[in-house]
Amino acid sequence: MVRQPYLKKGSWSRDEDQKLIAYITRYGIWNWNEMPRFAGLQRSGKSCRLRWVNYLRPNIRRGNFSREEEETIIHLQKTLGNRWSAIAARLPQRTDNDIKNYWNSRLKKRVIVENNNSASSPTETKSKTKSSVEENSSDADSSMMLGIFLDSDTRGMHDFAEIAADTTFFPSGSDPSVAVDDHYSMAMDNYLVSYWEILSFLEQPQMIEGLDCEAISQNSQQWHSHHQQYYDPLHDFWVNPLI
DNA sequence: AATGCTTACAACCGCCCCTGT
DNA sequence: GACAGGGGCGGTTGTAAGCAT
Repeated sequence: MVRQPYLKKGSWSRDEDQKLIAYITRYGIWNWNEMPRFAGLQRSGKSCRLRWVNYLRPNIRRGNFSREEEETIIHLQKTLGNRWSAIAARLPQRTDNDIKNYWNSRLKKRVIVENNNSASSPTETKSKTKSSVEENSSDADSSMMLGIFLDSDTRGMHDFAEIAADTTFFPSGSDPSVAVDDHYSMAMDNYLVSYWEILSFLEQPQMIEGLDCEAISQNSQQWHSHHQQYYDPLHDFWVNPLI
């Protein structure tokens, strides 16, 4: 096995996000450890998986935890403990990492304060923490950016492809104030990724010795047949030369 | 305005579990 | 049953942004 000469760490750039999205949108997820190479990313498989699962995948909600969600988290944490994935399973569109962070940064303190107050003065449960809904209004921007995901689970990859082409979807390392005028150039960036991806396709698994190319191909085809209805016609540009 | 402190959250690390051989 | 590899999970860290002094 050839060791990666260099694996990047730290924050993901918009370009990396686009590459990962473009790759997964096109080929699906078949092996996190191998994918980064084919996707043109100098990242570990784990890093890619984390980025995708916690941030890039469609239909995730971030920020703006509702009061109901807060109560659910508190209740589930009480009953299940720090089993964030189990808790996340009961909160649609929320990631375990997001819930964990929210718990550690806000809810844990709130619960402690509430417990203390209920032991002494039950009337001051709010303490210094503002209503979380009110407090979270500062997250409005990010929730607006991601709110496009909120409507339903059924929108799937079709919208996702559009969102992937929407520069406002890249809060990490991007400028939230990116002007609408920039969308054209950003869209062109996406085309560049597409072009790059086609080049990259030539390096796909069938070229690699020792990999089960047929299985990968089948996997990819299954994924495609499952998701095909979601593709934006825009991406017809990516016609798979193997099909 | 400069500095230090706090908060929020993205990302990494290490461990564990599951699956295939 | 033993082993290896991949993926998932929870704890922790790094750091940017916001706030207070």
